[in-house]
Amino acid sequence: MALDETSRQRVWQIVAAIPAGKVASYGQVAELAELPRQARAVGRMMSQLPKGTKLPWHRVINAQGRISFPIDSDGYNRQRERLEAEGVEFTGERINLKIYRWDGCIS
DNA sequence: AATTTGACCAGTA
DNA sequence: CTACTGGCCAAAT
Repeated sequence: MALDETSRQRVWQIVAAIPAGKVASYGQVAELAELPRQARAVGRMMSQLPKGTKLPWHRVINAQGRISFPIDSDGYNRQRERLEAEGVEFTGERINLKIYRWDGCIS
């Protein structure tokens, strides 16, 4: 069974709830959306988002604290710029998850 | 139709 | 730090 409509809506809702200046991993989003071990499905959804989406897709990164695009690629630069504009700092290629990881609490 | 790829991840060595 | 394993599964080859 793959992702039904309600599952996708939950994913979108989770991503939309990530506050500016914080990040969440694909796996974390999947888990919060009650889709354990479906990290890839979340990544797939991000890749399929419409161009002008209002979803803060840039706040979703991989579990290593890195952007899941090849360094210096178009997508990498776009995502990194948005994150830094929100105050997320990089140490080299990495984000310190101890500081910037979203705790996952929904207000 | 079969195989590989991909905005992934955690465990182990 | 790298390398490999198994989980995951739709989409692209």
